[in-house]
Order: sequence, then structure tokens, then C-alpha cells
Amino acid sequence: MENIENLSYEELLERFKILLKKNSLKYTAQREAILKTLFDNPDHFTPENLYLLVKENYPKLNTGITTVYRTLNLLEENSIATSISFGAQGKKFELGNKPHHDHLICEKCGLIVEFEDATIEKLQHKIAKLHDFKLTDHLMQLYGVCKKCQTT
Amino acid sequence: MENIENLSYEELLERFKILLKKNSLKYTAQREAILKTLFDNPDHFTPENLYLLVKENYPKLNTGITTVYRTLNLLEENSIATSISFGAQGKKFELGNKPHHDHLICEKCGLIVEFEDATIEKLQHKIAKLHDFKLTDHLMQLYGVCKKCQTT
DNA sequence: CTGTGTGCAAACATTTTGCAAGCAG
DNA sequence: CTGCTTGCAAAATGTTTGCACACAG
Repeated sequence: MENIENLSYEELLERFKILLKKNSLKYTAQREAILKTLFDNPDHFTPENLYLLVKENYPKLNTGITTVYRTLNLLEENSIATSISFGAQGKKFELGNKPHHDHLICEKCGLIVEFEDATIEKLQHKIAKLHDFKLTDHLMQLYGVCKKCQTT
Repeated sequence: MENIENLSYEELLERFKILLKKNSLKYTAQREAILKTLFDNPDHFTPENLYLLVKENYPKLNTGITTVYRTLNLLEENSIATSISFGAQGKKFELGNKPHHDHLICEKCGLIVEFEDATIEKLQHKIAKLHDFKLTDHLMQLYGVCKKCQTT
């Protein structure tokens, strides 16, 4: 799968169109509205949230939540979007156009520091290989107390 | 929160009883059946799976799935059990009495493989130190496709 | 034109809640 | 006895599917 990190919206849209064509799928206004809304907002969305925002930004399209679900699944299957699960409360999606990063989270003040460590990534691949898994993604969050909160 | 790693069943049950008493909750046969079933089986359970197994092992109790849900939530709130989310497919639970480990998760069939890697743990501490964090906990989940699902 | 996409409503799957009866303390 | 707990059924959530019409290619 190709890497879509740091693409501009135009490049991303181009990738999307190529993908659609390759699978005999059609380029529709609703699909673009969903992609654009995800791109314009760096947040993580539940399908419901995204549906409401698309409706607000593109009221004329009258997009249904069904289409949001179908498009999110399409984007995820093609590695354009990724999701994080929340048990019975469903999933949250984000576009995969940001460089990979993990999170260091302060339990006192909520500060979030992003980091990247190539050695850990390599070890993760080694572990996956050991268990015959084809790795697609990972989630790593370190919890602790930041410098400021340690002194106060 | 106290550490419950490596406790025997008797010790675990004792902790559970103390917890119940402290919160004016009652010690019931169903609650014990659920705890025991989790203890006897090192797997990760969906509420549904656990419900079926409890019914099979303790048919006389006629335990309802409602009680399984309520007990799992009780155990999780009190850090006796932990859960992993699977989007629309819900959660899987396990007892927290096992030594620390992380999870490798198959995105197709939900298979969970546990692993432990000392080198990664060391690197995590290094990263925390680099950002002046005092590390208290971490969460690492690797997502991928297991051997079986790669071939089918 | 052909066949994919869409919104709607209904179906599904999972989890939570209301309630009357049961039982632990 | 008191009030927490239980199982059942119903409700609430979240997601998917069937269908007839719309529309991209």
C-alpha cells in the first residue's frame, strides 16, 4: 500500500479518484464532501459526528449517515483513513495523511506530546513477524506525569 | 490501585470480597462464577462468549447475559479486569492478574496474541525521560492480519 | 443506457435500563 | 427485614442491509 503522508488535498483527491476508477466505483459529490471534511478537520470523528458536519457544510447534498458509513469503510479498506475503536461506543476515524506518531500523555494535566521512535517501530515489526502477523497499524500510548506536574 | 499480578484464585477472590464489602455490594454465586470462569480460562472473552461458558459450567445458576455485562463492568471499574475494544464488534475482557504484556490483534478474526518485549519497555522509559515524563503506565497494541486470515 | 450510488426505512447486533421477584447480610 | 441483585423483556445505541430511484461513466 502506498504512503499518503503529507499529501495536499489535491493530491489526496487524485489518489482517491484513481482508486475509484481502478475498482469501477464512481466519483460522487457525497464521497468528495466526506473526504474534504475529513481533510479540513484534523480531529478524530465518529461516523455520527462526521455525518453532522458534512450535513452542515454541504446541506444541498442531503448526505445520509448510511453513505458516511459506506464511505468511511471504503476509505479504511484502502488505507486512506484509519480508525480507533471504543468498545460499544464505536469507532473514531481520521485521515491517514499525517506522518506516523505516538503519544505521551500526562495523567495530571492532560498534556500530549507526540513522538516517533524508529527502533520501537522496527521491534514491533519483528514481533509481528515472530507471530506470523502482517502488521497494518499500531497504537502506543505512554502515560505518566510531565515535568511541570512533577514539581507542583 | 493495588497490583493484582500473579495472585492465586483464592487471593483474587479475597480481594473481590473485600471490594464488594467496601462498596456495600453483595457476594453472589453468579459473580463468583464469572470471576472463576475468567480465572480458569486465560483467553480474552467477549461478554457473549463468557456468558455461554458460564452457562455451560454453572448451568444451575441460570446466569443472564445482563449479569455478565454488569459484572464485567464492575470488575473493570475496579481494575480487576481490563478490556480491549473492537469497534462495532464490542470489547474483549481479560483478568488483570497476569504479568504485564501487550497485545497483537488480528483485524480480520479478532485473534489476540500476547507478547512481552523488554527492549521496547526500556525504550519507552528512555523516551519518557527524554521528554521529562515520569512514566506510570503504557498501552501498546499492534494491529495486523494473522497467518490464517492471510491465506483465506 | 448500464450498473453503481444514494437515502430511507427496516433489520441487526450489542449493550443498557425498568421492573418485579429473589436472596444476601 | 432492607435493599442490593437477578433475569427477563424492552429500550437504546450503533451499524448494516434491502430496495427503488438517481446519476456517473
